[in-house]
Amino acid sequence: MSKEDHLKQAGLRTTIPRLKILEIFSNTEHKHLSAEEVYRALLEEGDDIGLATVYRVLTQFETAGLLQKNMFGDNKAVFELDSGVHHDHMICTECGKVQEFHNNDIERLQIELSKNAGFQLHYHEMNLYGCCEQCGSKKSGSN
Amino acid sequence: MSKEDHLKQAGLRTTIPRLKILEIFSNTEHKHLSAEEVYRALLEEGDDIGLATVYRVLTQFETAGLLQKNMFGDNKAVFELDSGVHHDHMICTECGKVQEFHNNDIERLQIELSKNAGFQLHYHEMNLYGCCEQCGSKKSGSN
DNA sequence: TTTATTGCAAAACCTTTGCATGTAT
DNA sequence: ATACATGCAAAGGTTTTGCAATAAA
Repeated sequence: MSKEDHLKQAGLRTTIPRLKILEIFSNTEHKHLSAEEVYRALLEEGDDIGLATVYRVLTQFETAGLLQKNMFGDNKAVFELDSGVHHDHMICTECGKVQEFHNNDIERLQIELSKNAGFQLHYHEMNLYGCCEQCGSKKSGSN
Repeated sequence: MSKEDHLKQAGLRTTIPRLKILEIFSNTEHKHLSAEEVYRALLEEGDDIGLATVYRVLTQFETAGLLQKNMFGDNKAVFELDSGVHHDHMICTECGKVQEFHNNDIERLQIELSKNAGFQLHYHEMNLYGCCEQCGSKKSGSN
């Protein structure tokens, strides 16, 4: 589906800011971007789009299911393209890198635990914080 | 250990605000409190303690290991007494109730997955969002 | 032409900080 | 007496909102 179709389907008009923002998420090597980062990426491309618009578009995209919002404890939201496939995150506290992972056994246990607690599970977030492979080897190398 | 001893051990002087805040966490039925909620609880008891002090004390207590800080996606931190025993949370998105849980199989899988990814796991947060037993039965009852 | 979208500035919200005053040791 | 804590008000960072101007349908 084209970016335009994505927007139409979400009931959103095709506008420059929306197309550009969608493009940024499609092209960036960092899949997880904060509003500020999206804003700066737009500026770097010479696009004159207000920060308020970025926030509005990100929220609309999240509502439309185009983006997924995550809080990684740094008090600011980061967004990523919503692939439709659920996954969780490993966040490197040294370099900020985010890796995705998925594990069926954990998911199954979460459902089971919820059921046992009389809890209707709608969704979850699981964030593992630590040191990624690159940062880990850097540190042990320098010791 | 007495509350005073807790403070002394943390290198913190024994002051009214600190004792009162510790007391609130010990006595409340809601274990998970935001700064604002602590502040209001103090006001209700007639204690005239500034919000800035509440924030400072909460941060100091967290650093000292007396309190544990959690972000439940609502963009504001909630604190609970740090029992020293790790647990995760189920959060009711209807009434806000927070239940704690712990599962060794999940913890083990998290460690295993991290190892396989070359990731040095330091800590994690796992939050299950949904509908607690009470709210769930209320809803099905009214349909 | 009608309705949605944008930009800007202002405000909202949670949290932190500077500084003078007050308090524990 | 000294070093630490507090209160207040101001400022910080992220996010939202009011409103007039603009652009998509």
